[in-house]
Amino acid sequence: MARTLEFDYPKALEKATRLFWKLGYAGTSLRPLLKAMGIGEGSFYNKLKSMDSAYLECLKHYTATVGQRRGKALFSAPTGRAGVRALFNEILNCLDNPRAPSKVCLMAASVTGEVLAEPSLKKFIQQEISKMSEAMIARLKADQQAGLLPPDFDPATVVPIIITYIQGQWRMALISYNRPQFEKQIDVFLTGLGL
Amino acid sequence: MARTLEFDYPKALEKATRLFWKLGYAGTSLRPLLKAMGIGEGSFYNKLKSMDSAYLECLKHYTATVGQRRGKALFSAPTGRAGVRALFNEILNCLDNPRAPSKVCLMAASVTGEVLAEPSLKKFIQQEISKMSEAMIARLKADQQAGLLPPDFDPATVVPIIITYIQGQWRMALISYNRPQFEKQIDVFLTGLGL
DNA sequence: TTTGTTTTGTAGCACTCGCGACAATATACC
DNA sequence: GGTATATTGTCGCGAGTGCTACAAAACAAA
Repeated sequence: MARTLEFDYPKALEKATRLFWKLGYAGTSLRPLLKAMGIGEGSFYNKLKSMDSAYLECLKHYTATVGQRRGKALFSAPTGRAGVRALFNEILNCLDNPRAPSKVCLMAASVTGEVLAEPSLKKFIQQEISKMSEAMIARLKADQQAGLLPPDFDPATVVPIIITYIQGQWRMALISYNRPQFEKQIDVFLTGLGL
Repeated sequence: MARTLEFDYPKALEKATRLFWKLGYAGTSLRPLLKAMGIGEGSFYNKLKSMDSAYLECLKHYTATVGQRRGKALFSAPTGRAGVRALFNEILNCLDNPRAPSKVCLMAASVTGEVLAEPSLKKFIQQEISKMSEAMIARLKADQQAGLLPPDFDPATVVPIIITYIQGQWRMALISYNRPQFEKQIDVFLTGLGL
């Protein structure tokens, strides 16, 4: 049919993701992005139609890797209770990882007016948060059915609180981060919620 | 000595603040900012040395108005418990205010890699959060001394949790906001913490 | 009125922005 | 090998970026 792709697309996408992660949506401009990906304008606009769609692809790549790992932490634990705590532990590991392009989760960093102004990006982010939320609710409801959580425990209310707290955590870590302090606060927070 | 200022500086700063609030730190460029303030480059660089320092002045103006109002809510309530809940109510009022340039608090919106990269801005934001934090801790400790809170209640741990949750709330509101839901979650959250 | 100081508008600098046009190039199918 | 199709690098567009130089203008003190 035609000519084959000359560059390694997955590797280039990985590079792009890390640059977006480091510099942010508005802070990343085309030229440095191309340099990081190791390609030219021609190749870029051929495969990825625009900067916005490139960012979307990077978000997808991110959730398929980092996000998936967090989901595993939530589900591989013996109980939902333990799963939630494992999820927080996974987040703290990210915050401690010196090789990460930025302290903030790329998805959490995307919860901004600028990013959410783009409909396609907003839709994806909403979907991802819903997915995460529903997974957690399901896990906790199962615990409740098994008698591991009291009948008056309301996963549909508690889970959004947890998600909200996590969003705040990513931001607070930018200002000052200290693992033991965070661990203490997480413990008090979750215990207060009955987890 | 010399020529007097021709434009209304406080009014221009207010206009600038509202534009930064609406478009964000990185999203606000010089030309539209000048237009909003109703002045030219000459006047701008005469009074405000740079974009960064202009943003800092706007942050100061913001905390001196909106921030002050939230502090009042915290302190004018009969107890610290009630003060915290009044503070959350003030936040919800902001989220409901259709005249606000943006849903997100300008200070919360500034907790970003780009903004925090500027040392002067980072310092100011850290100071403001510390101020807020310490005020809340003092208020709750007073409650505790008065026997309104149990002896094992630890304000120094609980307050950062609240601040973290508030940060998350501003972000979550960007994705989807519904006051009754938020109120329910705040209640469960605070009750869990013993407030 | 003169003098010295500060504010103001204008013009433009050197640079970057995202994006598209286009020809050269390389590949798969016939 | 020929041909159709897709990929690639180069060049540059038009608009915008923050910022500064500079002269004209306005004011306070002498």
